[in-house]
Amino acid sequence: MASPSSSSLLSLGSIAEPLETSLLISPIPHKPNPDPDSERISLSPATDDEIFLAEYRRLARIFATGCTERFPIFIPIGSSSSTSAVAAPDAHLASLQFASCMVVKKKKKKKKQKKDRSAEMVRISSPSEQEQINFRDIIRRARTTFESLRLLIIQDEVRRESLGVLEKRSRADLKAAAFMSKRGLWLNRDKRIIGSIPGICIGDVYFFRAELCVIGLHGHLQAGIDYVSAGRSSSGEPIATSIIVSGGYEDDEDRGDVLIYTGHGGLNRNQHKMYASQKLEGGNLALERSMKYGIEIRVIRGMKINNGPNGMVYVYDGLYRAVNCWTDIGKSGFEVYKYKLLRIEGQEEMGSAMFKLAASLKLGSLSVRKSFYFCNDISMGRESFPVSLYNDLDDDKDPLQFQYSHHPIYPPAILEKVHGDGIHGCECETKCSAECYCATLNGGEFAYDASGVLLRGKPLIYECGTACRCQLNCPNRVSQKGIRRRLEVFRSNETEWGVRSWDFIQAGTFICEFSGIVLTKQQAELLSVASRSLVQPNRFPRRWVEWGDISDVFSDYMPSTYPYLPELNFSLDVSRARNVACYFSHSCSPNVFMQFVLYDHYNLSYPHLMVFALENIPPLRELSIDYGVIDEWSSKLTV
DNA sequence: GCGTAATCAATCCG
DNA sequence: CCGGATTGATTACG
Repeated sequence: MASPSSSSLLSLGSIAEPLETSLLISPIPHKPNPDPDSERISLSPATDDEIFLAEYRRLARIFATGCTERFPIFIPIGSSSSTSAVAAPDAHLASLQFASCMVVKKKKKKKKQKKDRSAEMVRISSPSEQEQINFRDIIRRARTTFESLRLLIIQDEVRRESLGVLEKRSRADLKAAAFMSKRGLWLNRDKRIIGSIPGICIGDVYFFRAELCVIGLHGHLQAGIDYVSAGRSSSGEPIATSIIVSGGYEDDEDRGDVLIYTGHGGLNRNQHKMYASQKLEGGNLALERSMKYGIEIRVIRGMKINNGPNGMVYVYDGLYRAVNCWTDIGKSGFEVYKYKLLRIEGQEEMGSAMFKLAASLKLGSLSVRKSFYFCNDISMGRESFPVSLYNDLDDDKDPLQFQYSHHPIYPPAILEKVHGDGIHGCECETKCSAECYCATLNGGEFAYDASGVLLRGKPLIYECGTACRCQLNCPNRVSQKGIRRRLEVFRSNETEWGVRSWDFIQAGTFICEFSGIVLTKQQAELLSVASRSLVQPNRFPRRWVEWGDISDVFSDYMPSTYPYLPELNFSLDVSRARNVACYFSHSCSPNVFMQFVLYDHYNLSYPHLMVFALENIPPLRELSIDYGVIDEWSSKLTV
């Protein structure tokens, strides 16, 4: 957020004019305002805007204060002088701080701070591009807070479990959501938004129902139909706003654009069976009313996947309208309510469809698309997963014209430095953990969780490496193992070339390394390499601060030290040797970020340039990174 | 306003 | 890897 935050904040004032929240439709008057004027199509825009923008500004303030002076503590480790190593803290310290922190806050926040959900309905008229980016940054911040909090809660419980002081794990997803709720960090609660929610794109992916609640996409932890309750809507009619389609009821028929959705009720939760007939009440009535008024309904599909924290993802598939409603005798013999929903035309391709498309790509069953694959693996087997080349626009095969190098090419002298000043590897015979020497190098906490997800971004990450005794399966060896997702370079009208994946990429996972020929500043000048062909590590904004940041919830939660990183003066020449990474597009609202890593040498001035996912990235969505500059890369500039 | 039923979860255990 | 059981939190509603 480093760079966009400043610009987005500056432009905040200007947002007031174009942003319109208008009252939905006349048959649903505005409850707290029961005067006859409420039959008007739109409320006084100023009041509406004010309330809405107040919430927006409140979040933006958190956003701004959150990213300024929070990372001042760089304790140099083994830099120039004789100060031998890291100020090795007690490895428990960080997590203990976290634990105590949680207890303290819990006690303090006895009284509930949370407000009830509003019953006032609004539509957000299409925001400008810049506003979309601002909204997306807010959504992303809530999502990373949620996910980071969840990962930390799990880490903390794993630790306490290993100490034998924890008998049962809690629901980290619910806990994370509760922490955020207490701080008033749930989004879009002051108004009930009808239709699409600013900052949320079709195809966005979530892991937990609690996450959907946090961002305001769907407000129930279990219920499939979210609606404005009858009691709070002035017309006395409930209005449905969003539904989850995940196969909970056996009578659903999901054909994508056309959806037959079953109402709720009569289902035994534990068995997968109906025990009673459904009635026209609650969400069922709400869906019927939404149909009557032609109100659009957000559809989120739950899909089973084989990676990720649980076996399920929730994909936002866009807006639908109910066109028919009837009762039917369901498979179990009980009466059920059924709703026919049609997807509204002119929206982007459904996220769930992209999952299916990507799955068939992996099976190699798409003959139409096949002819556009110029190459199945531009790395020629050098990467651990093939990188294909796709072009359905022209004949350009530029990525095949270069030497593919999956690792940066270092001058030998750099690699020789396998020991830093006072830094050496760990001696772990079995599994490295939070008590390990390498964890202390990372500021007293382990860098990754058990599945290799980065827990918190840092100036520099020390993975176990050549100087360590542990084996290659050590959980602190992640990015050094190379690509683990199926990537493709593709031709794009907007960005010349781009990179996307056939796989779903969970936020915090490693994607790939930037390779090229490592040059010092002087060497680059001497060789007069075009600046466009130079990847400059020191220009990447410090977006790693965003990943693992829970300062919104625990402002005092900090690791005891941060690894020291000197100013980086080298660059990567990608004009002769390169890999997939140099085809990433630039974005100031990116979905991947740069994280520097050391593992094979301890030359702090030449870390590896590792790319991690900043969001959950659905298959075939373009990956974008913030290069921090727009001059040389302006032609690659997307949003 | 409070208690309670309802809810297309998530996790653990056998 | 399932199915069952258990735990769980928010909301709507009486």
